[in-house]
Amino acid sequence: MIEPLIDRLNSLNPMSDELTQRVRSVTRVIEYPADSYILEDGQTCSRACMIEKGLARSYYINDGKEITSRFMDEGFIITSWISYYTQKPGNEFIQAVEDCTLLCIEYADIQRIYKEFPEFNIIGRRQTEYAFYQAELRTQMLRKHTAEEKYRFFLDQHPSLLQRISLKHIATYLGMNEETLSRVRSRFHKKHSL
Amino acid sequence: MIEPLIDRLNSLNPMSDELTQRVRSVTRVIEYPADSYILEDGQTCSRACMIEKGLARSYYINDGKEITSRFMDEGFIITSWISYYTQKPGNEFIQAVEDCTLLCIEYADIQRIYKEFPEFNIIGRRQTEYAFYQAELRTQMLRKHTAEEKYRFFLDQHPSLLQRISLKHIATYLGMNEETLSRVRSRFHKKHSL
DNA sequence: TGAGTGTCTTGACAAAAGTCAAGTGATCTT
DNA sequence: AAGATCACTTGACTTTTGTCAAGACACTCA
Repeated sequence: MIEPLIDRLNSLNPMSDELTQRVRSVTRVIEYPADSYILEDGQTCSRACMIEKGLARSYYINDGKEITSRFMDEGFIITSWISYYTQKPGNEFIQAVEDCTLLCIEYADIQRIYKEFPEFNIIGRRQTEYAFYQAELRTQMLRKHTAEEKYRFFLDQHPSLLQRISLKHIATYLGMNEETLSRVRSRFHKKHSL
Repeated sequence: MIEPLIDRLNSLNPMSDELTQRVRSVTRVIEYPADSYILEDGQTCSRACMIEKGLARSYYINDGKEITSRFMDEGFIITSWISYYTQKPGNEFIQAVEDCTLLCIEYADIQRIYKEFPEFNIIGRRQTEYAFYQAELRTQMLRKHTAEEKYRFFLDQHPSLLQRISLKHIATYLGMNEETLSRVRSRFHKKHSL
């Protein structure tokens, strides 16, 4: 069951049997039903979890409105990055959009493994680099000027997510309101069906 | 002269004398006059450089228009992240805004040191985490809804940069045009001088 | 089954930002 | 010193997006 996580870590840098065993020993499988919270506002993000199955989103509240910061599906590492790295309470919620099965390791365990197995830092570094890379792609979307460009960028990046997420959540992710997204989408699909 | 870089790396994780010596041996001081290019579109970012003195900005071209992705001043690490991590040609320009003195290490040297000194990966990981954290702050700015909110966020984050960067570049960074920024700023300062 | 709820759409209008154009003042150039 | 250029501002107008309101449709659940 926790093989997907082991495979993922191995792909970042091959692990010795000893290290693999150590990682296995601290990994726990946790299930979250749809709509439940994996992390809440004000909590410190004390673990890193890989999504084995399901879909989640992170968001925060600004002026009373939800702003979705990202969507995470199978294979992604769920963490509220700022809170995780600083180990201070964050302002992000992470909510299961569908039923989720997560493979989780506690922050304290990860730190211990960094010390016991210095080469595990290679994996930590590469994972951070990858997460950063993903974040930069999301940021490029936000820098698009028009609502249609943002929508197209999202389509390109996450074609499969469109069916799994409500329009409302996609809209707060793209930085526009629901009505605008609805209009953009209908215009867009008219254009492309001609 | 290269002490600021050594100090910075030590602050991320203390380095042994041997490691410090190794880092010194591969660090080069490079100067760039104002307006010159530190990296150009289509090149692969093959080094990481810390700004010892000066100010630079990175930008890319979208639909013929410059979009400034970030400003970097003293103490910052200059790299075109995506190109650096993937070691593939990127689409970013990095330009000196003022005369710059950089402390540079080649990508290949960094990789060698990662292998020779596994604990150097701790520094690499933490630096990446920090750069990621900075990037998330920039992204929060882009998620602000109105031009005024973006401007205020920029003021809070980089109060000292306002005097050093032209309005035009700040505008492309904030995702609005020059005229809008000019108006926002004049409205804002009228409000706050009453 | 029928009231309630959530999701998405559409319309009319308001607000915000973009575009185009012109103008000022400062600096640079030859 | 005249001309050119650059950085910034301001005005008039257009386009885009947001807001408010209403309606269609599917789904839940008591």
